[in-house]
Amino acid sequence: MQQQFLIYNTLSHQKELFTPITPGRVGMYVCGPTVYGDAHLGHARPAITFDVLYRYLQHLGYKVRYVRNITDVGHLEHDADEGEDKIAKKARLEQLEPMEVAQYYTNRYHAAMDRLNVLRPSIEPHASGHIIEQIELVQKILDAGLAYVSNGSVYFDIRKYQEETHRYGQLSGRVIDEMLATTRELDGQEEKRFAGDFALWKKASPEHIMRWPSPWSDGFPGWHAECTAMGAKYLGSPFDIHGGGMDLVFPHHESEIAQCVASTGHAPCKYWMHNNMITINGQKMGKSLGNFITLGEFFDGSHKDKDGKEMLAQPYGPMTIRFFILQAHYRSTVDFSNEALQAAEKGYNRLMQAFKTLGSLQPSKESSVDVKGYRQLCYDAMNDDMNTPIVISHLFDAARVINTVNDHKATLTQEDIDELKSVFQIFVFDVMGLRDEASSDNTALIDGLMQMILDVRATAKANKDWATSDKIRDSLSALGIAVKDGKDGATWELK
RNA sequence: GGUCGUUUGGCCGAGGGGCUAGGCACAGGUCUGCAAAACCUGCUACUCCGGUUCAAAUCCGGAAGCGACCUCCA
Repeated sequence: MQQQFLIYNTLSHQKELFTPITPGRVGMYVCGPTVYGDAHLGHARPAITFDVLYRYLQHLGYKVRYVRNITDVGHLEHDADEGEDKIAKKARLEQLEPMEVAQYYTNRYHAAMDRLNVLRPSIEPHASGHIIEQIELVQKILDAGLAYVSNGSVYFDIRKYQEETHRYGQLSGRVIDEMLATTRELDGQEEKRFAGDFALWKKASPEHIMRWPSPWSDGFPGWHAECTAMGAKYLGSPFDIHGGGMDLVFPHHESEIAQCVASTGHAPCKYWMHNNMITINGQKMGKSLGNFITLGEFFDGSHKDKDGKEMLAQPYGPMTIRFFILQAHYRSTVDFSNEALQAAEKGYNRLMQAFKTLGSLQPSKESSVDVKGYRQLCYDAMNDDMNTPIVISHLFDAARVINTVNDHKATLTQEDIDELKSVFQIFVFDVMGLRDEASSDNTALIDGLMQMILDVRATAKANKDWATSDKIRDSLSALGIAVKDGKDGATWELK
């Protein structure tokens, strides 16, 4: 089935029909984590958003190469006076090798993403492993006359670039003249010809641990170089989709465009996609603001904020987090609250339970409800710029039908039951990447045991031995198993 | 201060000129030994002020609140 997939392009400020540069193949690049701390809820947003994009493109039949970088050099600590490399600073504090710190947090990032059922990208390049490519990029920009060397550092010449291309600010809507008026005083500004110029290569100060030789100085690459260099290396130039958080639009992505145009003459990619932020009490959740809750804390419910106040009313499973994020459109902000998470948890369980019920539905000769429309409704929602909240709303509608049939108040043929199974499989599991958190390796054994226990209870109930039947139910409840009596006997589920 | 965006029911959140999204919560009902689940019903909202229109939550203008970004935070 050919789908007309519309995606919102930040560059054009409108939804555009997605057509790959090379038929049948898609190259996508997403800005990955800086590995100097544990992933928090904010990191889950782009990971899940672009995981769904990756899954959906593959579902549509594209062969996708998904590149997501690991930033392990070059980004300066915000509050570090000396402009010390983030990784290096953390390493000194903990007496570890910089690469050891990077590896440690990379491993933990992977573990958290695995739990969220985020697929690993096709290629996950490290900035530190692509210094040569970044030096080559800088050299090309110098050769084009759009950068200059100053005291061992190399800066991008914004004003010259603008004269020649008139393209600076096309992504973010930034106007150079306005930037002048709003520029703050910063260290190192005297090396620049223009305050808006950004570093392509930075000379390392003596105490700076992470450094590499270059034609200009011992130093490290500028903050935007890695994505330009690695994107082009692994996806070609231009490639299809570049994604990341909205907070990266300026200066990071604007600078990437400038670097690419300066070095190749054309834009790096066709579509720019940006996910919105997760807020907490209405404010962006971020490392620098100190108001973040790590994913690990969500999973075990152990967070305390800086005042020692407990922010989490309970632990939230990875699938609850995933469902919570998917229940909002990726370009909207989504506000964290216990109420919202709890609502997501219940909704997620309802959907999972409906799918299980679907597997035990008794088929009829005729269907009394029409379920043929759900598939296309879900496709339509996905095709409209990945509108997962709408997909979910259709799945809830289908869940109601399933439950109604289960209550013998409606009927479905085997064909229609299979159709619903297929729709759930595609959209719930394959595309949105949810999975049944309750299922385990011992499923068969537990099912057997539970069947036996429920049989005993059914016998007790038949004998009106309520003491025994209630004892069984209460004991199971204490173990976290809910017994649900229905017309056709009891079923159970993990609470 | 500048740029951009946003403001939807008790809560979360879609939609985006006429066709009451969905989830959660709450209340009533059906079923049930009781409870839970499920199903049915109710709660029917779009920040404010103008304007356009037969018709505005939806378009236009203005105001206010909130947020992101404004060069070394990704």
